[in-house]
Amino acid sequence: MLDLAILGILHESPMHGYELRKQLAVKVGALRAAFSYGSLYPTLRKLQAIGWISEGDADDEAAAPAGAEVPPMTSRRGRVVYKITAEGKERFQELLAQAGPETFEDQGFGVHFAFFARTDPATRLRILEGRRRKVEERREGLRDVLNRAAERLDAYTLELQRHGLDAAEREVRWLEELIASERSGRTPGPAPAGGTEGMKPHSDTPERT
Amino acid sequence: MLDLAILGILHESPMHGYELRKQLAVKVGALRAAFSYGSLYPTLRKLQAIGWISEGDADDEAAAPAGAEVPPMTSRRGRVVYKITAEGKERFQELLAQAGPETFEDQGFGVHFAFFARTDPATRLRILEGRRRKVEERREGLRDVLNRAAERLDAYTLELQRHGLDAAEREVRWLEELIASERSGRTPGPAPAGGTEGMKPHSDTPERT
DNA sequence: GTCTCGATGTATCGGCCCGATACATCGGCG
DNA sequence: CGCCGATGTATCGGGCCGATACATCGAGAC
Repeated sequence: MLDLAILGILHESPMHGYELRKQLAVKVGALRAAFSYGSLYPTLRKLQAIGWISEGDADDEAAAPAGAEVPPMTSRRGRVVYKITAEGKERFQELLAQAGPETFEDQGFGVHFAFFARTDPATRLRILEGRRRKVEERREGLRDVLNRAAERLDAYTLELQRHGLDAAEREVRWLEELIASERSGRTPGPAPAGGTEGMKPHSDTPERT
Repeated sequence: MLDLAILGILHESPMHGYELRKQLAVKVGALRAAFSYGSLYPTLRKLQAIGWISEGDADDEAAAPAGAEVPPMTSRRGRVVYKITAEGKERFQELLAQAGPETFEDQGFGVHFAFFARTDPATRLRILEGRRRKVEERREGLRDVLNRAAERLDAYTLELQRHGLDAAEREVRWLEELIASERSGRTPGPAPAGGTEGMKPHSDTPERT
């Protein structure tokens, strides 16, 4: 999962770890907590080892004229800038397209959804429907508890079930809207107030070199 | 976290692992997925090793007259029934009362809340307010992104932020209601339709031996 | 009668990810 | 000039998950 997220962020522009984590936080922060450094740095090494990302050659390095580098200080451990490789871009597309069971879990869904702008429409639909199924099952489970075992639970536990059920119902409705949107070829968003132009989605940004 | 959950479930009645997991699923299943066996069994061993729970002496064992045991079969690995010890009960109360930072995280909050019926009112209030603070911070973060960086995000990411923001706002409102309930000494539940009597919470069930 | 199948039941292993911690640099402010 | 908070890289222990293996049991198929 973190692999996918890192590739997705680096796909937009090269970056060092610290900045990467901040971008990650705004990208996927809505559905899961930001990944910690304890996962981030090891994963960066792993991705580098298998050649999906590479070190250096960021544009601020390139901008500096040779010979006039920043002062090395005493054993400077300098920022390490990572960029995605050509192979990394291929793998990213593959990972985006394949939707395993973990894709429908909270975490996995959040990450996949965050990169929907780069996902092909058929896959988007598959993921949304898989997620919906998952949440529906959860919802049914909660309904069963509330209907069949309510008398054996204390008031606080019941209240928790109710809140969970409400959240599940809302998410299903949200997913329904998104699915309807997808099917009609629209871009998601609030119903356009007056204009009919479909809020340009950052124009996809395929390359920015 | 799992320690607390196990102690809480076993506090109600002795049980073997399989049943324990199912109870766990209905108790805390509203806010987090059920704990897997990969965590459950090692944790049961750990708790047994430190003496907070013990093996055997379930009531169905006690009910069988000596000498007439169930046929041992070929090397039967039989169900192992766990029960909470006196020390375990003490530790359970301690764990319930102390509210560290992880208590306000999704997982921790869910587990603590599930046992609110056994938690003293002051602690309940502390936990609810801590959780509210946490969710408020999350909500503010999402609002900032939507206000300040919206133009740099694609439509799908924006939609994700909106959904997350909505969920956060709802949870804060939910918590507000619970806090108000606590302060007025009421038990949680839906606003009483016509009557004012406050839906008895299963009468607290302090002991059931 | 027996055979298969799904539910019950216990258990481990590899791996992902988190929280805490350590350490170093940098800019600004008193 | 010194302190402090933000930036920045990195590791370590531990919690939890998903997959897997294995064994028993009741019930329905044939």
